[in-house]
Amino acid sequence: MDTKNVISEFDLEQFLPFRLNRAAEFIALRFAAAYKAEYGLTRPEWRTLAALGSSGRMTATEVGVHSTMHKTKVSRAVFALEERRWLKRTQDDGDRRVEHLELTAAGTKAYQELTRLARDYSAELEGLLGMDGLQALSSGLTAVETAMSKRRR
Amino acid sequence: MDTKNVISEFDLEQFLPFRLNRAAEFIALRFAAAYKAEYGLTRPEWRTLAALGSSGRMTATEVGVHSTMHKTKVSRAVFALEERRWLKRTQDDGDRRVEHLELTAAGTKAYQELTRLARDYSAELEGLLGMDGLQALSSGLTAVETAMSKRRR
DNA sequence: AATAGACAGTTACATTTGTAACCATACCTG
DNA sequence: CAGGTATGGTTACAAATGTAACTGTCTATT
Repeated sequence: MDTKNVISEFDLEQFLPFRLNRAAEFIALRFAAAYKAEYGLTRPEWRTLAALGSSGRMTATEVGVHSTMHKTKVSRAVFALEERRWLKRTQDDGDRRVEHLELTAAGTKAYQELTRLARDYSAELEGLLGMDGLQALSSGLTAVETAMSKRRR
Repeated sequence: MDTKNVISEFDLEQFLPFRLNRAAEFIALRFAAAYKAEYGLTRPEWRTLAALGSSGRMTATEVGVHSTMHKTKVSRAVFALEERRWLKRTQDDGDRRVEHLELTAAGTKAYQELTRLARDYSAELEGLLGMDGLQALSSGLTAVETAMSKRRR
């Protein structure tokens, strides 16, 4: 009997934060590889694009809230997308601190192609995890999301 | 009816990679805050400590496999832990490329305190997610892990 | 035993990220 | 309307990370 390790009975392999992290890396990385390779986008850029694509016109702060990114990340992503001409800013009339962000035609096109990729990947995931696994994961994540919205960071 | 956004029907909010990532960040960050604040550990360091603490003597490569970290991360973490005198290396007799890593008494002590924190946090998570949520999440993660072991990265 | 490849671990460099300080503007309160 | 404080967004700097090249050692093949 292994007396040495019996004492602590802790297994990283079963520790939820670790498992969650590892899974997220695996799942996200496979998708990231696609938009990185084909479009040279970073994750913050993709998220910003997705946020604007699905919700239309938003401010940088709103993008940050919607996609849970720090404002510096958003700021940098906006610059990058602007440089690509996928996004344009317009000043708010009332409040001159605020700028509204919107996808250009090119940006919208890219967004649509990328959402197609995203949907393909979702389908692939269903195959990979099985309907049950997917279902379980999704409701587990819902539980986390509920907890998150209570304990606001 | 909103004609503008009906076209694409994609919602970041429902996209699994996004949800997983966000959940992982939330869950992991809360724990990371503890070991970072109290011990000044980085995540690679904590993982290395955990790997060595639970499995005893290992090589750097083994630590990497066990905790899914790139060897450079492991290398740097090992340096940091060594500097703290929480870990010592010994050369392998047969193969001089290999070094065996082991926690010192101080390292073991730290490991035990940290696993106590980890267990506390696990308990807290159960409260936060509820038994059902935790169960669902865990089995969803198992599905991901199974998929990972098939599609080796 | 000589050469080529594989492997353990480190290092160097570029990129990404987090933190905090920073502008500019807006709001609120006396 | 003067002061302080909050807010939107950017920037500067430090720390963390990924990639690739590198060193040293081992193994296999000839």
